[in-house]
Amino acid sequence: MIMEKKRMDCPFLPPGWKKEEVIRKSGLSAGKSDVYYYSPTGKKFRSKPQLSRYLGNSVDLGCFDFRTGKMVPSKLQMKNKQRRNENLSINKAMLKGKPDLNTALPIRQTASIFKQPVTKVVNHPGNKVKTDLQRATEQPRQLFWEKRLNGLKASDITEEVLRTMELPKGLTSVGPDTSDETLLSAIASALHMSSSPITGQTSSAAEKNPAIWLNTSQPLCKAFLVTDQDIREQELKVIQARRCLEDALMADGLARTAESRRDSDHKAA
DNA sequence: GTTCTCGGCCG
DNA sequence: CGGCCGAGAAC
Repeated sequence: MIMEKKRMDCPFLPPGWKKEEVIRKSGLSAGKSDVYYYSPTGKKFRSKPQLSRYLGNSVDLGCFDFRTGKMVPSKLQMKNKQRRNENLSINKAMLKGKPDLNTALPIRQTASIFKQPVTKVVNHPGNKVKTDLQRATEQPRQLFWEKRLNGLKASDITEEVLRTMELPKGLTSVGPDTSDETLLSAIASALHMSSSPITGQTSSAAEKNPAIWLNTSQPLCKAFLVTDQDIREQELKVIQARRCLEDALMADGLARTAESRRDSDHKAA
């Protein structure tokens, strides 16, 4: 009964975080309760904004309910999700209550509010993700499995869909689904999962009857040529992206130091 | 000084 | 209403 006053582990938070609910005992607001969180270091948090400030911009607390400590997809966000996922095989699986186990891509499956960036580490000793041929090539896969990727999009922490990438001219898909979107997903996932070069379907027979002649270790894409020009353009894109990231990190760092200075001033006063 | 607790503002 | 935070009370 008096459990409420105890610091509880919170399943939706990283290990070490505690949640506490304190019932007000007296006054006009008697019976009302206040919720606090404690970081692993013991710092107390008494509101969502405070928590958000501490955790930084990398964390989306948008759908986190501070009072209950649970993830509550708000109705607005539900609508966006629903709309975006219309007609998706992934959705059918979700309706049956089964998780989508059909992709081995680095897609976060957990529902923690403390989402961390998904970083796939492949160069540690004993790594099997990229080097294990059993997994990389011999594992049976459904023909045209790439169509399952349809509709998957990169989104930022507010669930806004990021600008989709554009495919270079000269890339053409092979198989039943000829949309650029699926082609992009197929190539991206091939680059992620295969340790061998991605050439596309080199056999012209595959174009005529992919169901029979498809090279399953290659994406559903016609053979293509990568020119020096393509490579230079890509290098430029990478450099620009890195500059953007550098600027963003710098700005974030400055904002944080300013923030913490303001905090300590506040305390000192 | 720090921590606890309730009031009260504001959306 | 309820989240959030100020500020007095308590330690």
